[in-house]
Amino acid sequence: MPKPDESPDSGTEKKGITDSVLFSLIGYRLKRVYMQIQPLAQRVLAENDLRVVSFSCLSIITDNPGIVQSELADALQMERSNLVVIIDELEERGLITRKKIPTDRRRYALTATLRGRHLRDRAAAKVRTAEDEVLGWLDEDDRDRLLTILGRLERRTAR
Amino acid sequence: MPKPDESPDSGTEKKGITDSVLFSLIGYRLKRVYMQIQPLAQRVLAENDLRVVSFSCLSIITDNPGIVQSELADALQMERSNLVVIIDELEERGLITRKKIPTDRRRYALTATLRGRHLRDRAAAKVRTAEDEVLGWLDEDDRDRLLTILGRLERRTAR
DNA sequence: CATAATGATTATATTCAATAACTATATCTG
DNA sequence: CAGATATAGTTATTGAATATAATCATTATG
Repeated sequence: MPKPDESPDSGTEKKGITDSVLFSLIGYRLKRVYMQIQPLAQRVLAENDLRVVSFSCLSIITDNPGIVQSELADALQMERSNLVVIIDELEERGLITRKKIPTDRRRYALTATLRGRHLRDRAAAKVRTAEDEVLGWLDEDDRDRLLTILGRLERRTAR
Repeated sequence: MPKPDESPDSGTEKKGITDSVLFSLIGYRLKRVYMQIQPLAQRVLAENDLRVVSFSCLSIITDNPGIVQSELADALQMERSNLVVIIDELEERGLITRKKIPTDRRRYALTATLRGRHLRDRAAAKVRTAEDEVLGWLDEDDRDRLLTILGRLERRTAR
């Protein structure tokens, strides 16, 4: 039989640490990969004074002109209340506009400005490039498969 | 041309909200799936008064008897300082032991007790079952593929 | 031996998401 | 139509998770 030092069995390489049980749990594995990618995105977005969440907002607003805050919160699966400051800032920076809807004055129509759309496009390109640092390990097939499988998982579940 | 209401294009279904740009970013997609699975694990672990992080610790200690705290912190990619309270609690609950290493009295050898190992096994089984609520959508092939691809991504990157 | 490095700890700060309460407007129901 | 109920946005507050910095004991190094 080989020494236990050989055949790391699973992840968490380094000094022969094994975690075969954790390694078989998808949640754990997803988190690990996510935690690798997230800081990369964070870093490049910071160059444009964006955080991941504000970039996500800007991006969805860009693609959905006239969206209102609660729809946005819903799309990003976050609390309406936590959106407010983010929207405030995007508006102050002239990246989006916030207009009262005449037919329902409780709601604000959010729309990205030209500047906002351009910034979104530039930032998205940067994030894509940054992600490639990690995704570079995958061939085209694997990349597609990953996105496809994630898509299948993404469909609902108990809230 | 069809109405923009048709062809949701990508995720974030609901009311015709599109996010084609975000949708193509792996970080975003990983996070969404992770955020679906994580609460499920959290819920079942809470039944045994475990949090995700303490379960992870217990699990790795179980698989690596004698591991020391800095190695554990390294394996879980967390700060040593944040481990302390978790280890304290696991020890107080009699799930692990913490023994000074005679050859290096700065370090503690962490080992799971019998109770700890059993709890780990039961908890892991529960988490696996809980994850199946989401993974049920995948056939066996997709599941394997997902784990394989995650494995390829997991290998290092700029810290 | 003096100094630096390491492991564990403590205290502190930052960040983020969740909750509750409030205002304004809109909708529903008798 | 009046009053109750629901919705959109906001504010303030909380708690959890994570990161940072300083400290102490022990070990390694020059």
